[in-house]
Amino acid sequence: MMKKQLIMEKALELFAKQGFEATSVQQITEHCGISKGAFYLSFKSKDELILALIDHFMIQFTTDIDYIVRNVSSHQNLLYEFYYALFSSFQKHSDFGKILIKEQSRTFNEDFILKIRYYDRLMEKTILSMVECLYRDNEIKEIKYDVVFCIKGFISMYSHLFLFYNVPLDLDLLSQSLVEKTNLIARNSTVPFITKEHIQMFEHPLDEEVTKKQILEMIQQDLVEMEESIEKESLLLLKQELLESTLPRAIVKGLIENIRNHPQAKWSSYLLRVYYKL
Amino acid sequence: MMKKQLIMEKALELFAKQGFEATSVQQITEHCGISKGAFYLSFKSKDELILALIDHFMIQFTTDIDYIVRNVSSHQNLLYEFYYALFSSFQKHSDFGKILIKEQSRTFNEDFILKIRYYDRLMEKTILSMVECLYRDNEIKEIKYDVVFCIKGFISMYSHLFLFYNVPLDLDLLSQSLVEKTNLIARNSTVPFITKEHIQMFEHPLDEEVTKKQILEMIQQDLVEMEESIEKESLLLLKQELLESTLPRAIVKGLIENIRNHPQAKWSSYLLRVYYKL
DNA sequence: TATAATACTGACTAACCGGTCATCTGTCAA
DNA sequence: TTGACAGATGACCGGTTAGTCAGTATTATA
Repeated sequence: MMKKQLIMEKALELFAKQGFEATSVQQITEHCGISKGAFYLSFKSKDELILALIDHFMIQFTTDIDYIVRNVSSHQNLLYEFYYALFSSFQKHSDFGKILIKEQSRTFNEDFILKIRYYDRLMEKTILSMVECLYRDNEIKEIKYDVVFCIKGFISMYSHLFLFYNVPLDLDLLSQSLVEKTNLIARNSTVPFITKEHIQMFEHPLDEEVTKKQILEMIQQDLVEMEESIEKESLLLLKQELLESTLPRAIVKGLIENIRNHPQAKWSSYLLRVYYKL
Repeated sequence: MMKKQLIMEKALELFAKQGFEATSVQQITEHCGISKGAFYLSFKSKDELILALIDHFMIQFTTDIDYIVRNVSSHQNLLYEFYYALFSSFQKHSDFGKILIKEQSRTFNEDFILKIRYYDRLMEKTILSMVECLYRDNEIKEIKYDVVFCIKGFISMYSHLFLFYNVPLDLDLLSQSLVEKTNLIARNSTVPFITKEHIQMFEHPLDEEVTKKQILEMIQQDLVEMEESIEKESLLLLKQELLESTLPRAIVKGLIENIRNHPQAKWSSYLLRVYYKL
């Protein structure tokens, strides 16, 4: 069992330096001073190793931050402690942080990307609940999702800074600075961009097959709410097209384009575009 | 020459879908309907292809945004137009955007990471000059670098959003929303974090000055590839001007303007504008 | 039409990959 | 001293990779 830990530590160093794919099992075992066979006594495959690494560190991150958010002494300090804890964690496990940023969005390994998405969503939820607890309901209602996004943007930008340039950073000042920025945006923004609709879209896994039935239901729902208009007519035609395919692709594309920005039909438009792969 | 473009287009699609390393030359050539040998007639190696892709698109990005910032009608609209142009560009070249985010920070290929850093710095400079032009000196002096970082954070976060979820986005609203957020931070922040010293640290490894020699080389290269046209004539005159300065500034500016949107000469145009500080 | 130049092909090479497995080694209890 | 056995080894396997090159097809030139 000691071996397992040794391998994880050494592999982490190499992955942070070279990336996951670019690091071979051979390299890892050499770096550990063990044989190739010994590696496969601890892990069934290379993929299992990376998944174990993600779990090990992300559980640490997520639970640490979640604990801070839930058990903070006063709302006064909550935001500050959140930023401070997060960046401390990043600094402590900077190798893992690097991997996380580097391999953010590999598409070819399903389990891998799913796991990262899963933890990302967890973190988003934690941030959201923090935001909801920090600000008064009526002042934050419309823009809370934007605030969450901005917080994530700050984190990503400033993490980059000390993950990739080995500069000594004053975490206290950094956290203070970000607390001020976050408060400014949360308390004074009036133009929301990210809506609940958007969030719903992200939560529907991207690769999940969109079925014809789902779309038809959604369209039916929209049609009821819509007033007579070009958009409604377009949507009706698209419904027809779903039931019995007759129109050329160009026309389908045009019809979808017609309803692209219609408030009610936005989601239908999105589903249709995924369905027709346009 | 046509082959080169075909390969670049098709490779871009595959890279965006699977990532750079996960895409083999074989796959690219099959996707193009050409043989493997033909690939190596256009590019010396797979690495050369990816470097060419980066140059091609980053030049487009950088010059487009730089033009907006320099030639906007009023300060009132500058920030809005900046965001709008940037996201439009991202949307138009979403495949390339995906690659850029995915392979952000591969460390094992030196040239690759250097190139991306170089363009990143260029963009940072453009943003900085925009920030300096937007806000009054005394109100922005201390926190301008933080503002630049926040702008970059916003861009990275919200780009992510529409690069990886095929959601219909209202770029107008998005830009408005980000303009407000940027203004809030720029006008009200009091706790700076990033100092000039930080920036110097990051800049250290990069060579800054655009030398006359560099530009001449670039122009020479462009001239070979260009067909007889007003643009080529303009470029020839500009080359002459570089060797022995005789023309008035107004004419130089006009000549540069002539080649601003020429596909081959775009980069030369940009370098010349920096060189002549126009 | 004949010849030269150029564009293109795809079988081939050498290297490397993740993963396997017959073999070996060191440490026990008997 | 023996034998059993978990732990470790590294040569080896099938597969894939980037890159090459001898030879073929196409085009331009005379």
